[in-house]
Amino acid sequence: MYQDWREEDSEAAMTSSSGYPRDSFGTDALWDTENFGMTPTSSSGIPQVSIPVQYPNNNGLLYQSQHGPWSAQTNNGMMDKDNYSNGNLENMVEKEHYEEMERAEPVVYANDENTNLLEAKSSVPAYQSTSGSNNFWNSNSYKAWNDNPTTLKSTEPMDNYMHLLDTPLPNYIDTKELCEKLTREIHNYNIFRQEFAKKVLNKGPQVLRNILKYPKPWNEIRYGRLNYIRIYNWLNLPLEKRLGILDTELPEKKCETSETLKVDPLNAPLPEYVNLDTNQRTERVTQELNTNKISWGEFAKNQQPIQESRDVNDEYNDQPLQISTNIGSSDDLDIPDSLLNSSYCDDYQYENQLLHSNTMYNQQRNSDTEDSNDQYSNQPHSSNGKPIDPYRQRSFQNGANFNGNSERHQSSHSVNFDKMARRRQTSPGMRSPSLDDVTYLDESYREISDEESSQSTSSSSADFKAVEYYEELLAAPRKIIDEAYRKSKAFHGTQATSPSDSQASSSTSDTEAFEYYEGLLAAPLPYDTALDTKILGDSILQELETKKIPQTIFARRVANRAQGTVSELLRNPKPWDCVKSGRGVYVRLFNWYQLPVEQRMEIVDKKINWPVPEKKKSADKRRSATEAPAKKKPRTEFHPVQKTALNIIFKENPMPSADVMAHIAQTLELDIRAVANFFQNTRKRTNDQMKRNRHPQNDYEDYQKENQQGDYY
DNA sequence: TGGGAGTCAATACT
DNA sequence: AGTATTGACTCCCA
Repeated sequence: MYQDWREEDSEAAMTSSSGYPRDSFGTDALWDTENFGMTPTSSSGIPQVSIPVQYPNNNGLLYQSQHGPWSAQTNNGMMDKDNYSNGNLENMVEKEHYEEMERAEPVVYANDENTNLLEAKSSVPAYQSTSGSNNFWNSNSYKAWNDNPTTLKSTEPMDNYMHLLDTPLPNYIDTKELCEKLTREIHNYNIFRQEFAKKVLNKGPQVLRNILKYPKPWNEIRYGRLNYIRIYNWLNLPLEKRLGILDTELPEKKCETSETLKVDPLNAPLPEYVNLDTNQRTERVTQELNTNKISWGEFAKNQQPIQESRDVNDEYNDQPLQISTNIGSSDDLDIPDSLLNSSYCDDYQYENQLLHSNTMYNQQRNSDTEDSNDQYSNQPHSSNGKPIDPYRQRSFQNGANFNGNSERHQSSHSVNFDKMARRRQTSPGMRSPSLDDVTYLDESYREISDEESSQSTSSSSADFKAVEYYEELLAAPRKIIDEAYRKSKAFHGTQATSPSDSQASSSTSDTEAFEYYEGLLAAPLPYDTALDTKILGDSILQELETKKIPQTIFARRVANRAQGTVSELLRNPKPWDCVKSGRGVYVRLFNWYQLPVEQRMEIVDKKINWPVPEKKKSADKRRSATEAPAKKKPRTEFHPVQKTALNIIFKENPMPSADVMAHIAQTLELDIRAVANFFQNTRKRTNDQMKRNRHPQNDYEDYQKENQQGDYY
């Protein structure tokens, strides 16, 4: 039965037999072509589907905003608006699309001659997928597709820049700027706010939310500056430190009660990661207070951690004497540019982007289901204390073929599989431990470590060290950060060796090799890099097919996802910029794909029994070990009649109220949960489909399909 | 508290 | 036996 329930898309919609628009443009034929080559043939005049170009460094896949494909585009004159709108694609969709793009703010293109970010206005759609063979590489798709692209800007180069400065904490912080920047970072890196609030501010999520939403003018803050200082310090840390902080796993509490523990503010426990037992810390605090002219009283108040709680009152605890700024009125204030204004280092920033910027984005740190393996490495540092480009740090141990003409420096060791501190699901009702808890924490942490396992390279004390160290960074005034940073080299230096550093993968034990590969797969992407998920998916699909790699194995080992998930992911990838916390999988896929074949194959070798990558779930499972496992409702099988009815209803009203759903359920004799699930799933899948369809690439596919079916195969 | 995002995983399909 | 589909779930955020 065919139910065309989505007229909007129907001009090209092809609904599957089940009535769902699996692929509205029916592009599979095109994309799955066998000749959907691995080799870029750019010279032929025939428009063709581009294939990842085999660049020396990465197997040709998908690093945008650097060099390459875009230049071809630009040089060929294919990137300008006229060509775009008057060229091959002249249908309304395109135009509409283009206009959309135009409305969008600056898009940064890889080889835009214009080195000024701000001026790099969109003169082309983000996905240059119209014609020519080397297209499909995204420029900065993220920016282009984001609703508010202007706000998205690389900040890491600046951070490094800042880091090089021996700048004391300014006497003034433009809190608004600061918060805007943080908001961007949170967005860019998919940072889980609650985690940030907890680990950086040691506050609840509402506090952070309020700070970000209603930043108080610095001069009007009497109590609560510390929050801003911590944010400031965090933002100015080198990226790996920033991520390290967020990645640091706070000891799991034993008290699991969901009821919030009331903590006497006067006896507020310290954050887990604070160890006041060090003189050092006291010194730093003193320095900080002096530097910032913060009285001990103020400091003391602000140092009182707020218990984890969603209680909105938190913010008031936090800043008891806030001067009544009208909420949101900070706009009116004449706030001078602060040091944090990123514009002052645009050049530097841009340059760095071109050089493969230093930053990596934060992939998938939130989705708790899976990615305990998507780790961030603690990058070793060069001897001058300057952070080494994490990207450059990525090693391709066996990838001799990558080293030869690589522009990147590739260190002999690289991804440091820092087993430390994998974030665990924090439990509700968490509280901060007091000093008295230290022992207990230590124990519980050890427990965790043990369970966590086998290859753990760090001891609990190392974790505490890290935690303490990070705390110092966060609470420290700028001018001592460098010192701490330098000091940290020792700390991280000791952990910076990867198991298979010296030898290639094969001679190590399986576990070591596994860790090694896991590190490679989980390695983050350089900052500001967008993946063309469609190409990636197609390339991998083809790879699996030609190499006869079962999807199931691939899914488990490479993607660390279930087979069905990966199938869907590969077959119907979401445009990179539409992916929220799910980028990690794509990055894993990409990381795998760019490995040398031998390594690629080894990872999916059926004969090798790799340990199954750890699942974050374990934390949950452990926690709820005693509780009865929630049983899953058995799949409902909708009768075709029910399904049709639901689809029709959905078309009319995709978001029925609970009442309506109840009515529907009753009428169709379905479980209300099933009805709710249906709407939820259908909404989601419809939206996903629309996102994919919005992808200019699809327009191109469409175009190709219409105009030259099979011509170029 | 409801909705979106990301998944799992049962099971339909090839 | 491997892959695609899709109902159910979990986690987050607003």
